[in-house]
Amino acid sequence: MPSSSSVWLTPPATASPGLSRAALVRAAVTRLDADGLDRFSMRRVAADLGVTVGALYWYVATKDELLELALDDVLGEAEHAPGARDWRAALVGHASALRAVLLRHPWALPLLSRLPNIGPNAMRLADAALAIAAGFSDPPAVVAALHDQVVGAVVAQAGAERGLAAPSRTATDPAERADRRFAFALDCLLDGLAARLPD
Amino acid sequence: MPSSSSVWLTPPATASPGLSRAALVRAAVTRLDADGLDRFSMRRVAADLGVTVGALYWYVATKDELLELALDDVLGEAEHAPGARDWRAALVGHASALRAVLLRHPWALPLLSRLPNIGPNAMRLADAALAIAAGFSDPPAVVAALHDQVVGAVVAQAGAERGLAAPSRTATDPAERADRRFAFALDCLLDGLAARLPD
DNA sequence: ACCTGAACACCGTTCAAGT
DNA sequence: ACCTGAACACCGTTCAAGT
Repeated sequence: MPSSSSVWLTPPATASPGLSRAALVRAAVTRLDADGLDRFSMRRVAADLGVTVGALYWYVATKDELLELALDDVLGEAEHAPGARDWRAALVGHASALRAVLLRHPWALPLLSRLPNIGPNAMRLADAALAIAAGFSDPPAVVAALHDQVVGAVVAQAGAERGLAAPSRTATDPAERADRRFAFALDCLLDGLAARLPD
Repeated sequence: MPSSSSVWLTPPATASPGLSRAALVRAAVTRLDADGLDRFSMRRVAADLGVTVGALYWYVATKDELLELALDDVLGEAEHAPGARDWRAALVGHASALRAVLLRHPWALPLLSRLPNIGPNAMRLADAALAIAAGFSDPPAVVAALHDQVVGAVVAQAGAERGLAAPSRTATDPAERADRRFAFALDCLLDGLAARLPD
């Protein structure tokens, strides 16, 4: 407890009326952002909430379920593209938003290949992308191609950051190089897609 | 012990002269293939080798180090493209070989974003791809774009297999659909790359 | 309805001690 | 040089019991 003058000036240490599923997910995301996936534990997030481990299992059946909720939660941060521009600019905006979220929450990346990822925010993102790609003959395939490019690029960037930059003889910032490469790959892919537009 | 008639008819329970780093890595890959990354533990692989957990730490400093070795080990399964064909066919062959390895060892996927992946086999694969892309103005960017497409596609396929197939109203086999989508995305990307070839 | 306390069956890692 | 045995500090999950 810090040395404040009044109780009313400091919020209670734990969420007032008790716990809630939303508060649990929020606390999990905070811990994951701070410590990463490897150090994340039910006991730690319980301690953050001023509560016993067992209490968490009232709101969540398993650790994986909590991780699934956390994953979908951060996916909600990707704002939908305004949609007023042409399909190509809209797809770039969509891909960039998703990439930004995954770069901001690196722990979400390994979860994508281990957990379902069919939460409401994931669904809304997919639907928004499908609407943009509606002009193509196979919109899901277009969205998948775009999505895969984003995920692959972020995986590579996250992995490269561990490898002590490998043999990087170039003096450029790794993040900047990753940005350039992502833009390049996206441009190539979109060119190929554009050539397949009907009409 | 099964009821065999003679010692000479059954190989010794543990690798004859003791352990070795290569044998440890081989046992780890076998366990990972059988149980997946979540259930993999040092104690389990030690039991498989007929040895105490502590013994493993003579050959490996940490669990992550063993996983790194296992990752590079399976990357060695991707045979190099023969190289006689044109660059486009060679790149497709390279991407397909990498995809096959990752589909065969799904546990390797989450490791790509959490571990360095700068082992000898990873290096050889990268060099082979760079040689194929030598005609482009920025070969590393071309290889990265291709690599990202592969990784992203496999992540999506692995994740989709957990999601109980999601709302798949199509009657097609998921694996077959994944193959088609991968071929489509790869084709689009390669078209875009071809348009950027110098000369 | 919600939370505690304590237990169960595991973990990764270390390290004296043996051979 | 290589391995055992035992310990340490953790895990996820369950569940009686309390309120």
